[in-house]
Amino acid sequence: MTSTLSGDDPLSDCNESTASSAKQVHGTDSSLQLPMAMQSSKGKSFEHGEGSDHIQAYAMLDFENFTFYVQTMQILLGRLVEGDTSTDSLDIHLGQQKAISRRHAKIFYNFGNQRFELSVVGRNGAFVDDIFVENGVTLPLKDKTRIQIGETRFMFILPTDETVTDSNGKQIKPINPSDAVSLKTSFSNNHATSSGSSREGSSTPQRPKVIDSKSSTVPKLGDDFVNELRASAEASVVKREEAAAAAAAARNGSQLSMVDGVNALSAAGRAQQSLQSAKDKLKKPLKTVKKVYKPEEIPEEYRTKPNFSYSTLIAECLRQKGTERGMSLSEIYKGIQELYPYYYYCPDGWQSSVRHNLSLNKSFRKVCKEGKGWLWGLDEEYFAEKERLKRKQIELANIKATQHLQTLSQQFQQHPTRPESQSSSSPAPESNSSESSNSKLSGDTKKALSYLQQELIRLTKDRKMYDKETTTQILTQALAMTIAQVNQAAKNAGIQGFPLVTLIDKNPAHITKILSAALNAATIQVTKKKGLPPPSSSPAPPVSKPVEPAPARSNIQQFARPTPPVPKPLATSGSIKSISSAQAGIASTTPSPSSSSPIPSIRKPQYYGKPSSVAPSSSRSINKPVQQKQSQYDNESIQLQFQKFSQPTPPAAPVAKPKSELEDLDMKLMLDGMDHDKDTSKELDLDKFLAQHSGEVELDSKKRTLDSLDSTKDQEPDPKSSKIE
DNA sequence: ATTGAGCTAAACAGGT
DNA sequence: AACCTGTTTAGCTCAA
Repeated sequence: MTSTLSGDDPLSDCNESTASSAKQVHGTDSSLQLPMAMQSSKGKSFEHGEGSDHIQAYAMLDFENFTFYVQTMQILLGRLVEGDTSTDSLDIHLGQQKAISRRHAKIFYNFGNQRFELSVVGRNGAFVDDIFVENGVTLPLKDKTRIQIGETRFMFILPTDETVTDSNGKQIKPINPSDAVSLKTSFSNNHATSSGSSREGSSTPQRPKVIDSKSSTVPKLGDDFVNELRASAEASVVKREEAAAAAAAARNGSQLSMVDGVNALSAAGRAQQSLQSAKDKLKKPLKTVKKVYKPEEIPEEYRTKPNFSYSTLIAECLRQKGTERGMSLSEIYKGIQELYPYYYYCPDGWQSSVRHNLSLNKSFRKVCKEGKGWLWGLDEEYFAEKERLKRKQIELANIKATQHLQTLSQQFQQHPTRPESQSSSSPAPESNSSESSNSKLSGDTKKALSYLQQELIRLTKDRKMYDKETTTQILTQALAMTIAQVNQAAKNAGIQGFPLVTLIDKNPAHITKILSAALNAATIQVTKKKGLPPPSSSPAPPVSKPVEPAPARSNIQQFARPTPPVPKPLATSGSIKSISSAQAGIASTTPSPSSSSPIPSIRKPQYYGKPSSVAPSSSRSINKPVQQKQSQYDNESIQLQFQKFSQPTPPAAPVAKPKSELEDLDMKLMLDGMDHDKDTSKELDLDKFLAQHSGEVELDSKKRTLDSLDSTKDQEPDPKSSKIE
């Protein structure tokens, strides 16, 4: 353990080894002398680039008489037994002592923990820093960890400097295992130089580090490879290593025979194949490889893709970060990442969309040329016009939805007791009795329903937008629930007539509360049913202040204005490293798919086009709200809802029936929804109100409605709120 | 079924 | 040569 990387060693000419083949290292054995093959093969396969004079290594094992450069993600240590093919894959032959198992220990890089680990598999265990470790134990390796297996002692060393000079004066390049891709690539790349892959070398492997997309540029092997590597580092790396080494071996032709015989790289055919495969891979264009974040590495609030179109993102960026002179493309990238940290953590690809958008969208104009690119600016007028049109479209859709709802409601009101067996799709049958009663009802009912619908639209206005179908469902259900609730309460109180009309007349504020609660419940129900993300933790605006923006909006706004972004994201290409280590882990295993999973997982951080990718493979429109086609909430079901909720209740129905006794799940849910709104549940004493029948109108609900409509009608002045699409 | 918007990916050219 | 930037095209999904 006396020799160090730069120490003098009489065997300096042959004191280098790599993971390419098993090396005998035991200092006390007669096998101490390193085989010629090893000397000859020294660095052959691992000097990258013609004329390169240094070796790349992740870490080093400092044996007493030589240094072993760890250049693969996994090395196997044990006792080499002649004729035992299971020991062929040994990287380091620790000696002939029987105390050493044929496969005794494994040193590997754990991508999950971002550290090297030692796994003891030998029966007799090992000593790590003089502490006995029994077999089956895996433990982390730190810099200068002392390991003893049998009589063989060595030290695990992590490189600390950009380059280390060994005893030969050779430069040894430390490599971060997270850059394994680059290393693997260089193995199989005839033309690759070490500079590309070791640019990141200043970080030690155990220091969690974010790979700067700029500085970590490496030749691309394809996402599948990256992911494979990260998903199962050991297995795949070993495989690739083999292929790469085989390629190198094949390349070296005559030198093949010089490779240590214990190495498993002998099959010429396999080597040829690997070479071909390596060559094939080289044909792919070079591409930046960015660190892949696992969901748990991403702050929760940045896991979901902001619900803005790219044009909105860019426009917002230009507004907030832009100057008179405009913004360069890279500044726009950076700005978006700062404003919407999701884009700091998500895989690359969005930049392409940004460029595409800048080019195509007429809202963005080139201000002036700078360097090789343009400075981009925002044509506010054009953009505002586009936004206005979009909003109009959405409003139109909502209006249509409510009109649809109105139609259904009217249908129901005309035929409230239609048997279930009758299909709603068929024309509404003529009512066979009490036509006068129906027509009498319809006047008041129409007004009541119309009022309810208006209120619903008002309450919905500030909420998260869903597609037309979902909105219709929510509104329908909320309406049904409201009617049911009022009817139920009225029945419980023994009130005759049409309580809805009475209530609206006497206390519209209460109606608003009920509607709001019902809207909460319905939203939860429908979104849950459809597998859509819930609007937010508290979907409804406070009923007492109906004009306030809905929480859903503030939820969205967190993306518009992270205050401040928790990790100061990407100030410069190099500043990524400023991310706390807790957040800057390296992606190793395949993150769980999240595109279809509920919030707060990453919605759809895609790995473009590669099915085996780390990220969920789901499709497109990731900037849109999650909207899915689900079962139709058709006329029939709507009418059934109305029927269900409006069925005359038995006269003897218990007054103030406890919620828990309610059998109707929907109603339960609605009441639960009410409970979500503490104000509502506290203040809502409908039964009492109806029983007293004399509640005074405290608030002019209609006036409030108008006020709120005025104040929310066109919120153009506030760019943030106008963003919600 | 059609259409348009938006997203994603890729090819390509030109510049640094 | 490698990378960045900008343009264009194509294919896809989704909603209207």
